[in-house]
Amino acid sequence: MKATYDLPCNIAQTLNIIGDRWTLLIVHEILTGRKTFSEMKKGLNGISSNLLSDRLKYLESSGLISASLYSDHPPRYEYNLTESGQDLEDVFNAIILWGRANLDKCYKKLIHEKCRTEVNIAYYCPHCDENVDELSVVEVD
Amino acid sequence: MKATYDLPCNIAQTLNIIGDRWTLLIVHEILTGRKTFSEMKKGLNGISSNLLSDRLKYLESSGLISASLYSDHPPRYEYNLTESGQDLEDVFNAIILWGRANLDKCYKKLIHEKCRTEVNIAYYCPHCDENVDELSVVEVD
DNA sequence: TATACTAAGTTCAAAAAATCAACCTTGTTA
DNA sequence: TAACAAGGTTGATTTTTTGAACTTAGTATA
Repeated sequence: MKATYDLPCNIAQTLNIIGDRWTLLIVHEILTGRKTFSEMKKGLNGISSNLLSDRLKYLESSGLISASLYSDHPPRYEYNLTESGQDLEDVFNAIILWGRANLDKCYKKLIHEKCRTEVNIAYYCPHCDENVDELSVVEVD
Repeated sequence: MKATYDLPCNIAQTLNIIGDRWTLLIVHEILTGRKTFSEMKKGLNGISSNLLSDRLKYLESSGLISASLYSDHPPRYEYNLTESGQDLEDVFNAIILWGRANLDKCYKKLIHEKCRTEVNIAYYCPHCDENVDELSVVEVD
């Protein structure tokens, strides 16, 4: 049986879905447009076929990606993100920004397309209609 | 030797530091104030002592946490986040928000302290002095 | 004084997960 | 007809993680 975290915490529960080795990188491949098995295998230097195959099945069963047949015979699938898969984009961006500030060797940065300036993460409060700083993590319900 | 991702990508390189099982949750424990070995062991239901011990050493060697002796005899350490450890807060918040929107069982939400409203992640462009939507991830240098 | 208990680990065997290499099936191209 | 590619599967090996017992140093309790 798959080892999962048994903790009442969003982070632990989320990592139960995307925390296994390679999983987040696979989602990221799809996000960046590499959607077939062999494109992903090429993009993810070092992953083995069986693991990629297992992870794709698990991600599909978890509802983060969907597989659609683009050729019947032989069967060929294209993998796409569902809405919850796409929602991971903020997580990816947060990691890219962390890497930009903290990695020795940094490869990517996140810019505003129009003016080419690097952006920061902010927290927008819809009620106050502004970015805010004083945040709390609180229990839901 | 520790298995690492060999990919020219911030996300892969960041996961080489925080992507191992339990690692991110350990950092999160410290962020939420559980700073000693036994507090963390209690907070992280199911972790074994040796793994917690290994991970703390690795996080210290990676510069995300620092250990300070708060009792000489017997030696007792308190673990604290360094600046790069604290920088992970945006990653945690992004995951908490993803969980809020996508987990079946969600435990936590992120609110603006003053008005108690849930916040969203935004991207602030310092040049344009506003939140922006059209973002690109581009190579650095 | 002996006994139990806590913090903060270490050690080692067993179980689980990931890697590696080979193989398979269906179809296409030279 | 032979070679090649996509998209996997199978099984052995290696690496990681778990689990349980043990250690060391000090505190509190009877």
